[in-house]
Amino acid sequence: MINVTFPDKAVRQYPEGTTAMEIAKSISEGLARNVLSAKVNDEVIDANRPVISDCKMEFLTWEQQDGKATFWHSSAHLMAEAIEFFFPGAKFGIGPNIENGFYYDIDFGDRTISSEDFDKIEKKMLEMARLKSTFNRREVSKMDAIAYFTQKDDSYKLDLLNDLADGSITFYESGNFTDLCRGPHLPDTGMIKAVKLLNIAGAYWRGDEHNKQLTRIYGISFPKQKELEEYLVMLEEAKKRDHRKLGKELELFTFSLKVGLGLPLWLPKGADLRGRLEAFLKKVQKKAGYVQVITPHIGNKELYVTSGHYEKYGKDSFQPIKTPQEGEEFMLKPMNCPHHCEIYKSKPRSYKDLPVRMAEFGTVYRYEQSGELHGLTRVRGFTQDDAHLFCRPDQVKEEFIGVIDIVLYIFKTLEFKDYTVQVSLRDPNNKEKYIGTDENWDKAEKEIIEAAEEKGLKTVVVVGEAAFYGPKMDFMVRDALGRQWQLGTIQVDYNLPERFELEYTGNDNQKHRPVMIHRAPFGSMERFVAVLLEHCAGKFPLWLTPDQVMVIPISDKYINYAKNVLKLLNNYEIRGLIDDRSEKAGKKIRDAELQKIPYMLVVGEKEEADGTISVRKQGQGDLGTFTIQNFAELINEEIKSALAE
RNA sequence: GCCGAUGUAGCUCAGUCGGCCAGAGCAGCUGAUUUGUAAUCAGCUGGUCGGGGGUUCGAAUCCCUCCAUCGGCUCCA
Repeated sequence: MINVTFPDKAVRQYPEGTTAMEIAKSISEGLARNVLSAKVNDEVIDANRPVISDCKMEFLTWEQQDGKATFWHSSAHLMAEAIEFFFPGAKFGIGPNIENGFYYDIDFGDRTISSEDFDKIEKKMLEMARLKSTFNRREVSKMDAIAYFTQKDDSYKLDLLNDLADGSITFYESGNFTDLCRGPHLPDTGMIKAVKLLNIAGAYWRGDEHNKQLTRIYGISFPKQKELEEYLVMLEEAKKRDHRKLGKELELFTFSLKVGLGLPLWLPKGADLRGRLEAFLKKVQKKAGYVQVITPHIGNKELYVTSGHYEKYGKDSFQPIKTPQEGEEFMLKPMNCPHHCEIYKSKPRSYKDLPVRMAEFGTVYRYEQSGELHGLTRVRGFTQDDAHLFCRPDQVKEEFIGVIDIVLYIFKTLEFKDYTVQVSLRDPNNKEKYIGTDENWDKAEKEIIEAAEEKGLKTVVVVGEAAFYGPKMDFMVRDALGRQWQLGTIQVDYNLPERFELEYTGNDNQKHRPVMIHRAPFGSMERFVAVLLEHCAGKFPLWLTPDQVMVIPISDKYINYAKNVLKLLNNYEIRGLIDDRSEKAGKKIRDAELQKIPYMLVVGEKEEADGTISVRKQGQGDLGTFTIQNFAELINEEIKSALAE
């Protein structure tokens, strides 16, 4: 007999070799019907795999992300089987579950597949699912595995087998499909009741652009048809939040082919919004001891040769600008840091001067690949809310923490609650990708990790994601469709000070090298506005929104009173517009609602007589009658609490 | 850059197994209306159907090519 411990600490005894499914059944039939897989001693396994020793056991259902993972992974197998049915001879790469659904990378050879094929594949999948095929796990020797896929002529599976050790290889077979797979899988395919193939894309084998590009098919599946329908509705809703759509509707920004790809044009309302964000950050930074600087949009090529950026990115950048002077070349600046280094060098620095915190809303230009451009989140010209902190080595951690505080304050003020903090370290096996000494790298990495610990941040450490000159900490936020974007970034850099030979005089009267911290709490104004727009679905916080109020005169007769109202509100620092069109109030309200203007102030005969306004809040409706002063106080209170530290 | 899909008026879209002058709603303009909490009415303007090339008696519709957009991949100082 073996002892099985459940999450509630209860322990039960079962004969050795009992499966998780049998155990679930012994507890309740209802539970057994919902079990997708089981977590045994922290390893997720098939529900119908025997358990042979004492263990902890947790049943995984649709409620757990691990349960969903099993469900979707099995769905990927089901899809592969259906595709093999329609496209015999297709070669299969990998087919994992992902956060929302699954995909399979497939080499269709000379054949092409398009989304028009989705319907029949989905139908076939459901047809096969109804057969309730079990997933049969079997351990195979490497030799047998190689023999199987050689006979099947699937070079991708053979490639994968290359990296696997004999003795650790398992096959899963369900229906007519056998796959090299570590599992785990569902008890049977019958649990998959609803399937939708979502899109098709190219994906390089093993993520390497030198390899062949396979066809990746994304899909999602559910245990109930209703859940699929809900998911599709949710996707539609998310699309409505897309910053590209909202940006157009709210007249914030636009693009023009004549101006150039990926070069955003900020419209008046967008410029207003951005200006307010910049003013907000400037104020925060001033309080934190930053100084503002301004540098030009171009710099001599030599500047970037010195910084190392030219060697690393020169080929893929906007190419140097020539001048009438033979041999003289300038570059559109891809980074602000080299300019700032030169400002640092403009006078001798003492240890007493440090840290110098040099900030600039610096516009930079990078030639992103055309396929990468994406609304405001990925552009070729953008403005970083950049700053470089030049400090003594003993100040690094403290400065780093100071920056974290600014980022967290911004996130709190704008109600970004769902973000991840990623610490990016260098890949120790690929050191030639980076510049700088081992010693400095180790030190910088250690300090970032310590700073994160001191601030109690939950971080994800990713090896190999560091910038070429130093490790970094990034604050990542998701957009409406769940894609992750990097916003805030903090990077420790021991290398540029070397390259630019930056110095300060220590209290020992000797020259020392400062450390640089690059940081941008928004990341870039463009990306931040994009993510903010999606985050608040276009309903910006009152302090930030371009127009806080729309004064709505009931008829032309009250336009003068409306003007008066707005003028009085302006005195209270409240900004807005008057809708003086000869439209009915209902129409003006509808338009203001669609423009997501926070407050609509309806004025007619009653209000003019009493010197009041009727206040309607966007998305909520009529709040009743206010005096101008009362309303101004309401607004200013709302703003004050939003900006509280 | 790569794979796939898409491209019709400022916006959202209809029209496409080739065939009368390419349509609608919204927006815009003109006029009427003077309006009380999510769309007042009428008239008008607006499109080399993404660009170029080809097939055809005839192309928004079929083919080729380029460009752009969308979804991914790769990349992201």
